[in-house]
This record gives sequence, C-alpha cells and structure tokens, in this order.
Amino acid sequence: MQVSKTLDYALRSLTLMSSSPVSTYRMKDISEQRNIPLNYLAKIMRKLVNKGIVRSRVGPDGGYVLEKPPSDINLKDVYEAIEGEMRVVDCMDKDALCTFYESCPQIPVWDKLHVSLTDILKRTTIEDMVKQNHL
Amino acid sequence: MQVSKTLDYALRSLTLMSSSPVSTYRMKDISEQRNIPLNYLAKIMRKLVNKGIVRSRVGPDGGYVLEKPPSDINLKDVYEAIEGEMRVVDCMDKDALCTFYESCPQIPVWDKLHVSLTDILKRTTIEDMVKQNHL
DNA sequence: GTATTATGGATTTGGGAGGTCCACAATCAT
DNA sequence: ATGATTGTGGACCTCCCAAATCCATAATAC
Repeated sequence: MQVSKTLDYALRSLTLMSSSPVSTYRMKDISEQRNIPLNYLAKIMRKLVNKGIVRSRVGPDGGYVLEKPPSDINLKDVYEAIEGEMRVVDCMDKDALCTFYESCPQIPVWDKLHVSLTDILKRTTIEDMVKQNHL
Repeated sequence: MQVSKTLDYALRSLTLMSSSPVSTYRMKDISEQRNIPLNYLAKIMRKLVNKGIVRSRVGPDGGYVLEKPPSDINLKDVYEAIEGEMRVVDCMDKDALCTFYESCPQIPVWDKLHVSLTDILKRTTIEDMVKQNHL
C-alpha cells in the first residue's frame, strides 16, 4: 500500500514546472533541482509526454513545458501515466482469475478502497498541491 | 498501491474460521481449503497469533481458534498484524528524512489518502466481509 | 557542421515478497 | 513413557521488479 518513488519523482518535476507554467525546463535542471537521477528522469518524462501531460522539444533551448495549466492536471492522470491503471488487487485483472472469484468476500472491500483512492486523486490537481488547496 | 498476497491469505483464513467461530481449525485444513502454501501459512498464522487475533493450541486436536468474535476483528488490525503500521510514503518515517520535507507539497495528499484508507479498514470487520454488510 | 538537447532501447542491481525446509516443543491417547 | 499429531521459530532460497545506469541516435538551434 505504498506510493512508488517514480510517482514521487514525477510529482516533484511537475510541481517544479508549475512554478512557472509557461517556461521550458531542461531535464538536467529538473534533475538537479529536485534530486532525481538524470537518466531515470528521462524515462519518467517520456511517460508524461506520452500521456499528454507535458510537451517536449529537442535541441538547444529544448526541454519540457506543461501541456495544460496546473489546475487541469489531476493526480489520477499522473498516477496512470506512471503506473498504468490502478488495481488494488490482482484478481481484478481478467487474466489472473482467482479460484474464489465467484463468491469472494474481499472484493467489495477492495472496490471501496479503489473508489476512495481514485476519487481523491481525481479531485486533486497539481495546483492544489502547490497552493495547498482542498487539503 | 496494491494489497499483498500475504494479506489476502490472512483474510482467506480468517473468513474461513469465522464460518464457525468457536471451532478449532488445523493449519493443514486451512491450507487445503483456501489454497495457501502450508509452510507459508505457518508464518502468517504466527503473526495473527502475536497480534491476539487468533489463539493456537499444539498437539493432536490442536489448531487455531478466533480470539474474538468476527464482528470485533477489523481489517486495520489484520493489516497491521501482517504488514505493520501502514505508511503510504516512506518520508513519513523519521529515519528516511527527505530533503524537501520542510515544504513538501505532497505530504497533505498522502496524508489524506492514508486517513481515508485507514478509516475504511478500521470500519470494516471480518463479519462485515462475510455477511457483505456496509459494503 | 557543431553543440545541445531529448529519445528509446538494452542492461544491471538490490531488495523484498513469496515460498521452502527442518529441527524442535507442546500435547494427546494408549 | 512412547509415539503420533500438531504448531513454533528460524534459516534459507528464488525470482521478480522498481530503480538506476548506459549509450547510440535523432532533432533542433546557431
């Protein structure tokens, strides 16, 4: 029941970038200012690019810009960019069908957790985090 | 953000035992009926014993009994018996102090998740699971 | 054409969840 | 008191994956 370091890194980067949402940030600067291993950050940024959360430009004067204003980036999107769709237990997956699936007493509980988590993440934006709104 | 297989195993065992809360269940039977590797189950049961959730007796006619009625066993206790105290992020630990701890914008969010999760677990008992109450 | 930047894939490493094994202790029946 | 049955407790193994590293390449600016 823990948040991954990778998600932490992604949020560190996004909150940094949201301090000046129109500027371009070079990977190297993000890495240094937020204490993230450069080459690992590269992989993380690609995921954010692919999800349409940030835009990238190559070459001198290149770097990353937020694709949307911080108030339009919610944590559920960031989570899914990094981890894929949230699944609290594996048996929710079609492939890994558990023997007891038919009458499993646990599923409603995990479902409830899942809804609650997803809800909080969906309602919280990068702006909320930075401005400490709704928290 | 996933529930461990070990916690799943613990809950499978407890829901089985709650079908007849006064009877004694042999480890071997729990293992077979709930599809849990016998020797691994041994480690899990010890944790439940140490937390005072089940009682054990050695020897012929030995086995495990619920220490309390299923309506008095909540999932937070079971979670903590298995995983220790819940920590959504590592920086909540005193030892692993993060560089940005002083002004970390993430902490309020993780705190909110933590409260929400803990709350649901605390309010849900083994009886609720079995009878599908409150769910 | 050269410097600067991101891209994308291959590869390594460490730690821990999940699982196994076994010698031992407690308890029961005969 | 002996043997069968059961849980105990620790040592140990194994495999997977998050985290990290490395590098050759592509894009863009001047």
